[in-house]
Amino acid sequence: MDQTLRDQITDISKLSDEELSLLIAHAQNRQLKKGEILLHEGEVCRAFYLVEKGYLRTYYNKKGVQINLSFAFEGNFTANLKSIKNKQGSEFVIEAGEATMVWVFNIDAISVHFNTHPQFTLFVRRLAVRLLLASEEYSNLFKLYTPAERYQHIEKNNPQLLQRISLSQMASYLGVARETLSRIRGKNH
Amino acid sequence: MDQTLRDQITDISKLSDEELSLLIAHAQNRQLKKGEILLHEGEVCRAFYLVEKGYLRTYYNKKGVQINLSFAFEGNFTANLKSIKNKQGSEFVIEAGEATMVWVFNIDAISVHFNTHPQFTLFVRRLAVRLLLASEEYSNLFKLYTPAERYQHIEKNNPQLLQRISLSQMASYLGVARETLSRIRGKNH
DNA sequence: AACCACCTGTGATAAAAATCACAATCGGTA
DNA sequence: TACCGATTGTGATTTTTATCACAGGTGGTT
Repeated sequence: MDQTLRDQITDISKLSDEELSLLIAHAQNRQLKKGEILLHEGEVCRAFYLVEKGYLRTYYNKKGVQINLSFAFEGNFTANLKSIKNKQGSEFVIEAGEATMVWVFNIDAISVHFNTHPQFTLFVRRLAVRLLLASEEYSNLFKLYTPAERYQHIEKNNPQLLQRISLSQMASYLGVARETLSRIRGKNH
Repeated sequence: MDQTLRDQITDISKLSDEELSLLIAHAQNRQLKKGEILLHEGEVCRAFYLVEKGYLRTYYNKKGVQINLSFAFEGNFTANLKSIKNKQGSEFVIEAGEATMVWVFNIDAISVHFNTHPQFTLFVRRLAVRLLLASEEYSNLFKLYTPAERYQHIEKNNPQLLQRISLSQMASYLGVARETLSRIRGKNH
């Protein structure tokens, strides 16, 4: 039943069966409706999230306009690491893009076991490095490529993203106007 | 003599005196002339670098045009973490922006001690998280701000950068043409 | 001082993208 | 089927930025 959950955790870092069970015992299950917010702006993030069904969208609210920063689909983790690490209010919002089921791993609950289970420390740090490397990869798109090249990069390296989210959401993610992305897409026929 | 070196390391993660000495024993000192390359394109990065004097510039070579990605000044670490982690050739070049003195911490040399000195593992991971969070912070400039806002953000949060590097280097770092940055700067009088 | 390499400012023009406006399409539903 | 809301395509226009060209300026070196 929660075998996939176990697989997704051990994909980050190997844990003993006992440690796995202990970690999972701390995971809380949450059901979110489309548009429901998991982490509010200004709220300190105290957990990382694993998506079981649906997807989570992270965005920045710039004067009422939402700028998409990341998407996490089935089997992927997400969090606001800056907020967690610095214990500061989140600049970003994490919300459900569809009806979504997530596992919530509360950091405080887990950190209680850091001394007795050093593998937990490793797991959390590996997860952080993985999330941050992915974030760096994505953000280099903006430094190194033009809007059209960014779209082609997604087409090539992350095509499932195009199936799951609307053109408008993708335009915000790629940092271009919806109309511009529509024209880019038209050119590539 | 190397008290500042010790301080810069313990700023990342606390180590015992013995561990500090062991770590420092693995650090190699390198002198670089202006323009000398520390990490070549295609080379696998196997170390992290601590700048003692001068500065290191990381850039991406796009069809002969250098696009600046980061600068590390006195007391700061840098590396190509993606290359280290995935053991893949670096897409980026790290070179000295001035006559520069660096401490080179070879990962393989240090990892030998990971089992006997778990604090080394922690140190490396903390360093990685710090570098990646800084990288994320910087890259959000591109998603969230216009060129003029980016420049003002640097003026406010990192003014020493403007003292140390030329307008041309800064323009490449901010992702705008040199002329555009000159005009932005003119407007802010 | 004379020279040179490099950097910066600025005008003119071209290219790219944003914005505005509106028509067309698609799904779900009464 | 007819309606409604959300999404997408597309033309016209404006705004922003890049590109090109060139004129100072600066600092180091001989």
